[in-house]
Amino acid sequence: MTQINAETGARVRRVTIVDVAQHAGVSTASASKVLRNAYGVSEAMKQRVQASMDALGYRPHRPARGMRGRTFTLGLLVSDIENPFFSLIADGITSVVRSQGYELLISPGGYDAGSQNAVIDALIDHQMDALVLIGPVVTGADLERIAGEIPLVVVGRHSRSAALDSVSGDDELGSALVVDHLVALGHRRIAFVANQQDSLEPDRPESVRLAGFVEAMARHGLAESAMVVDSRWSLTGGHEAARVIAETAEAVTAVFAGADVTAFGIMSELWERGLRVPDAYSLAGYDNSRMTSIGPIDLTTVDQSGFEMGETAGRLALERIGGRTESRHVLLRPRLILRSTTRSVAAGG
Amino acid sequence: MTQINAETGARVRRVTIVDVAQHAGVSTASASKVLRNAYGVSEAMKQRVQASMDALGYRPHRPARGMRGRTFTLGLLVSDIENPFFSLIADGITSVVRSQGYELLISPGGYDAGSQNAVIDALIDHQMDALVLIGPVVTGADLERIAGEIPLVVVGRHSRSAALDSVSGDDELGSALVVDHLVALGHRRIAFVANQQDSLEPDRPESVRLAGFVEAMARHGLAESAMVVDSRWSLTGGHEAARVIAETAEAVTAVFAGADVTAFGIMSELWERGLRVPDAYSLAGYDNSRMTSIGPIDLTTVDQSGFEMGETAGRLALERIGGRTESRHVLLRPRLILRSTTRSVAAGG
DNA sequence: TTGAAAGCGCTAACAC
DNA sequence: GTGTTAGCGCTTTCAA
Repeated sequence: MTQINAETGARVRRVTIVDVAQHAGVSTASASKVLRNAYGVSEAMKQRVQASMDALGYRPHRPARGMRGRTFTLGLLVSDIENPFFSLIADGITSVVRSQGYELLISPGGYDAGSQNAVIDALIDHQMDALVLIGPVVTGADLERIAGEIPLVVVGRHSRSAALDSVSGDDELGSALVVDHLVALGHRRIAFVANQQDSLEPDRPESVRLAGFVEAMARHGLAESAMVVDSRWSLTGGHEAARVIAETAEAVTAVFAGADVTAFGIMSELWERGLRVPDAYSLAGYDNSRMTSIGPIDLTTVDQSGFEMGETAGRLALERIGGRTESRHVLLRPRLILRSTTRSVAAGG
Repeated sequence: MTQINAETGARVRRVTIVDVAQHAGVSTASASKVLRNAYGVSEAMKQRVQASMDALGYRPHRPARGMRGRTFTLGLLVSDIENPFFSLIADGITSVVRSQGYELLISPGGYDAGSQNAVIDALIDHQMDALVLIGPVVTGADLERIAGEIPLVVVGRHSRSAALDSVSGDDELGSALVVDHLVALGHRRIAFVANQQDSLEPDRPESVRLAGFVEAMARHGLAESAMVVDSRWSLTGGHEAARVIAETAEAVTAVFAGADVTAFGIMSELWERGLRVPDAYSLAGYDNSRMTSIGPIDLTTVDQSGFEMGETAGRLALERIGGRTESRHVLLRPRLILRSTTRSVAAGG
């Protein structure tokens, strides 16, 4: 693509490192060393080259850098860019890597393993220096393969792989916080809305939250009155779950939705039936996404501190790029956010 | 970065076009022609090379392609990845460009011109084949400069520049749809929540929606009873606007929030004051974002068909890459979505 | 400490 | 129709 200047009709040629070197009267090798802050350049040389770079408005060409060294770019896989939680993570990553000259490029990979794998490959083909994957649905074997090709940090999977790093919330604890809260309010018959998966990777948050729910209920001696509704963590999944729950013979008094978006679907379905939360039953979500706090919603939920997760993921990625090969697996502590959708069973919900 | 295979300890070397050529027993030039689907290759050659590519699992190295030709990658600037409207646009773009072998990389540029310009430069440095900018806040002069460096499509600014393409909703019409609807319901004193900007670029949707509101009110002979509240299009901006409106001597009966997120903030502020929509006043948003449809919200709003905008933007970008130099400026028709937050003034809201 | 030169993976002239 | 080769902008040995 040779771009033409709209006004003058002249071609706009990029300023290259050769231009900088000529302007400064040094070799390109020296200019490169200054650019990379490499070892073995005199202070005087550094000053001169830096001055030329500024004067010419030099900006290194990333693909060219990537052909030999680094692109100074991290790739981020998300399923869908509209998830506010992902946005927090992205901001967290950016906040720690930007100061090191790194930037972040994001690619939406959809919700199935096939398309996610394709997008991951594309990110690798772009010569990213490292990859951060948020809640990937690909298999553990896929992750191992990817980690063999590029430094890899996975967010939201409770991995124990030796080949990659992971950072996630303690979803088991998160579920326990919700159950403990509901039980303290007097609830006994509690439903959990599970996210049905095609491939059941045990380290996915869906699996861990479900396990945490089951275990917490058992701990309270409530294994018998625990109900698991298989659905999807989506708006429509929430609607469906609410319909299933409505048809249950023994009515539950509280529902733990597993994810905020599912809770929104449930609220919406109840609303259409003329029912209200927490009058119909108490309701809790998971994620503390932005809309949970607005008045008409005001949903009890679990906060995962996405920004901090992002910071951690960014730091881990930089360490990997820097040469670390032993794996790190970080678990962050979730917090229960109490709002008005959960209340004492005595109050009738 | 030389990656080490975790299991074997062997280096994983990429399959290059040289490997493909050797495997197929042809020159790299021929392999390249097959890859690019270029003119002047026999069917037999094509078959052989393609077979070798499949056999070796060849994936072209994008930076290397970009050094001579195209990277087959589009860059997308968004302010923040969590806006569901942006997600729709991204999906629309992807749907039209993927079939041409293109993919999309997204970068969040924040809300001020400085950081957006920096991110745009970074995207250019990555040798993207074209750029799509969603609602950029940079100046018109900046856009001209960028268009001189790379094929450019701007979404959401009513540009008339000869150097770039644009696609946006007809925001003037959108505002008119809302005002007509409210007036038909009997409302006279109507407030518009404006998004205060640092730099007042007249082609920004904020400006056009405001102008559309003012004009539509005048058309109905209601210039005197139109109220404009200066705030921000954000959750907190909505809260502030609601407080300002509450303190107004002559009470309005309807509020047009300018953006859904602002309407959410208003609903939330009212909720905290024990007031409900549309009892306090009728309320309309703009964007038809996902949460508008859920029961407890059910907000009257304006749909901008983001997916179609994305498709259009993708098509325009591909045409630019293909060589078109005359500019195209596309305006899409918005639709009013009637829900329960607006009702007849006679009904008391 | 500095510079010359090779080469990363690919494309595009140009020759055959 | 096919192959040879120079070169994109940068980094990295290796000499000087």
